[in-house]
Amino acid sequence: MHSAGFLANLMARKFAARLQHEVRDLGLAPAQFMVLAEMAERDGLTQRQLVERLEVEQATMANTLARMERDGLIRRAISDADRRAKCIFVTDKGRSRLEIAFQRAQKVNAIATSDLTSQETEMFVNLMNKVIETLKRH
Amino acid sequence: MHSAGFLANLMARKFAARLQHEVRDLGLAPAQFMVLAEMAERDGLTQRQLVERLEVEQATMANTLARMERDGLIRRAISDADRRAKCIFVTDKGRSRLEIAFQRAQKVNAIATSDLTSQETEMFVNLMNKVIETLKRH
DNA sequence: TCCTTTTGCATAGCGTGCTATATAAATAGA
DNA sequence: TCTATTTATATAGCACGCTATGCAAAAGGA
Repeated sequence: MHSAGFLANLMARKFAARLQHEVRDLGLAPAQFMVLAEMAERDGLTQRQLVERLEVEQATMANTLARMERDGLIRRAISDADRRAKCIFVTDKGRSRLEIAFQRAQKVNAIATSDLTSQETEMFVNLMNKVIETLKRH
Repeated sequence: MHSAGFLANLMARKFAARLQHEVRDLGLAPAQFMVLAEMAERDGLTQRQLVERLEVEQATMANTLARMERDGLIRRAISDADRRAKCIFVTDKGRSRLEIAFQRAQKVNAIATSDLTSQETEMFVNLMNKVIETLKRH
């Protein structure tokens, strides 16, 4: 059968495909949704802070934010405290998409684990966290 | 905390990063390794067969194979039975890389699950398979 | 103060994934 | 047989992940 690494890759693609299908009509791509969702908790973060929270490389985030700004989902303003840094703000358009997208993302997660018991789902999340931590350390 | 979908994505990236780090000196990218590993079991498959076995879209496979041919890892020959189809063969260069890469990939999987008991690892794989199947059905 | 290092972001270049579309060969149906 | 459909591959165009690099601002040290 397939290795854990193969399955991890396939599963992530299936999750992404499903999420993309759900938020497609909102004009949102998966990574864009993640950024919006993160900023729902706290607006005005810098790119650096988003990089730390979403655990992607700085260049990846810069490109994603550039696409989001192009699409009018966010705006960027040079920080008063540090003229290198840019604070990211969700636009009204971004906010209007976010709430619907958030519900649909929850639906995707619910669907994905719908054949698991609640104990299995908890175990599933715990095991993924454990594997992620282990891979980070090596 | 993070959702299952977020964790699935992060975990897959950590697996890929680790694999890439391991096979980098062999001039192999992760997807290229997957193709070689599949053909280790059976050489001369068509692109279509590889698409089914590795569960990626046809266009994705076509591009990956084009890069592998460019890098001299495989060669493609028009099938005798069907002049539309192209049979894929591993070159000597590809085969020489494969064996080492295979061991290193096993190492990555071993590292990733090194903080799990054997029961947990089995559970982990089973849960991923279950979630994948569920997502495929919806 | 001046110089070095660090930090925040942008850009270039690439691999891998996707959808949509094109093209040619094989197959099926009339 | 002749046409219509299906099948195998290729290509265009995009999102998103990465590494490597460059640049400007901030911070630190002499």
